[in-house]
Amino acid sequence: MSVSHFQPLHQRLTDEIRARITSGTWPEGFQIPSEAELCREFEASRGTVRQALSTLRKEGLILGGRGKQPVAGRAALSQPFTTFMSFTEWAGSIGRTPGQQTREIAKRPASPDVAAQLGLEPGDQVVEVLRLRLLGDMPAMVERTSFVLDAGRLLFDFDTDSGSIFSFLKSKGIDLSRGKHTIDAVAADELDGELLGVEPGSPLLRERRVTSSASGEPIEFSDDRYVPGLTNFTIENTNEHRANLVRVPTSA
Amino acid sequence: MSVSHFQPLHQRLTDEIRARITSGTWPEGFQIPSEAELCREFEASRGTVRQALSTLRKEGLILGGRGKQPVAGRAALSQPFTTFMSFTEWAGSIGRTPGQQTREIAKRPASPDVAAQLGLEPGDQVVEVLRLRLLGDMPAMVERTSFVLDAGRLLFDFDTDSGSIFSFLKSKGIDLSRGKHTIDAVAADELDGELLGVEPGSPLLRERRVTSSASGEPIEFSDDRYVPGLTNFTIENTNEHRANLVRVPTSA
DNA sequence: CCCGTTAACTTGTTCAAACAAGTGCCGTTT
DNA sequence: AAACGGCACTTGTTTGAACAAGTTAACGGG
Repeated sequence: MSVSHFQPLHQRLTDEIRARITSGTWPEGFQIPSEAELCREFEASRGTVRQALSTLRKEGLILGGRGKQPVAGRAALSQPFTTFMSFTEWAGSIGRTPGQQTREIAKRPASPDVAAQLGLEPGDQVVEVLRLRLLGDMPAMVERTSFVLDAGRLLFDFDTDSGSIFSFLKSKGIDLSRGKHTIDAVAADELDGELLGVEPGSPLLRERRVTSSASGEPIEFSDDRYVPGLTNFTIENTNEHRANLVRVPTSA
Repeated sequence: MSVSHFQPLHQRLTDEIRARITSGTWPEGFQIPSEAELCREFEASRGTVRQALSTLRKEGLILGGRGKQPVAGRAALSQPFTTFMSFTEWAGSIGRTPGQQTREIAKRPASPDVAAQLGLEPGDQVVEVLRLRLLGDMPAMVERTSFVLDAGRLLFDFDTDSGSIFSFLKSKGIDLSRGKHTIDAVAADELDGELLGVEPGSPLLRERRVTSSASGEPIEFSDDRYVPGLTNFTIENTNEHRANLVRVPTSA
């Protein structure tokens, strides 16, 4: 274990133990050394070791209980914030070449739906972008995105065919910190059909996303429609670690 | 704060502070009392208070940092394990009357797909149930569920029109502890169309679920197809608290 | 051989002290 | 008026002690 002077010891222990579990050095079900042994190995006090173990217990990586030595668990599936929020970054992470074709970028009055999602009045000006997103040469998703004016106006100086709007806005200091995602299914409309090469009426997996600043001001609303055969969303839950995904009733 | 002798103090503090935040007594953005003040109020040592605060920080309910008093955050959306896993319980939780009409319950050889999901050989016997699920009188979902034989055979002594299979199996001691959920969109087939009252080919929101024991043995595989206008799935993520939902590429 | 008891070991809880790093406010100086 | 410095307060880290609750293995007796 290399010596680092920039991280507190409890964090370094957490990282090291997590690495041993996720790398398979301590595979799921493996009996982990006792606290006393970890204190000796890492030359740390028991309080510090327990702090690291507590963090890892909350992640599900450590199982066990009073009187029994800890056992390695399994990490929950997850993706980094930016990987989940940015199609470009996600495509890169799966070894695919992301592509985009901008069909339109416009400043216009917000529709009632868009206004509601962005906390604006209907008719307030927004910037809207319509893009086809590709994996390699394959059409994967149609993206209709609306931005509040302060952020959206920056896009007129950006080549929206060059890559990630998310990354560009972050690089311009726009605070994109929180996302709320709603997943459902819709029928492809004429435009979807044309862009994705599917029959109008056929099923698309839709993700609607509101991206906000850390303090909760909405900045972006996007309606992304995926070709279902290319993509799905996966989550795990357990008795001990509930999923943060909720099934939400909507009006019929 | 009532005195309870059955919970450790740090847990009681965690629960009390969480309740104050989620109830709105300490609304989002509210400056929470300092650790010293909390120690005085709860008559606890600083270590105990910090343990509670650490748990709540990991839940996103407490924000702030060194030198600054803590500030109330927001709880991530979540549902209890059983509410998410059981349509019956979920319907109840939203104040709707759950209903079910069993169309078939059969013991039969597993198809290759079902076998793969349940860790069986194709042709191994499974018990399969086909049900229409309703909210009130409204068709909401078609559920095709396959069980390994040990669990599934119990269902021949259960009235599958009376309610939750999940609850029944748990009451019989079947260990249903872990779920893995995959969400995508499919076109309604003839049977879906007939049961749900939609056109074949129209979009349905599909959730496929593998339910396993705590040690990971698959017990149930279900293919649930929701009428999209009635239901969606919602999740939130932030820079600090990533979503456990992952966007997964599938073969074209 | 089986069962009960005990001891050694384990994790879980609570408290306290000491030090470090950071914030914010107030007073003084420019 | 603005900037700087100092101080009181804040949170973050680490150590250690003491006690409680639980597990497991070994030993002795029936």
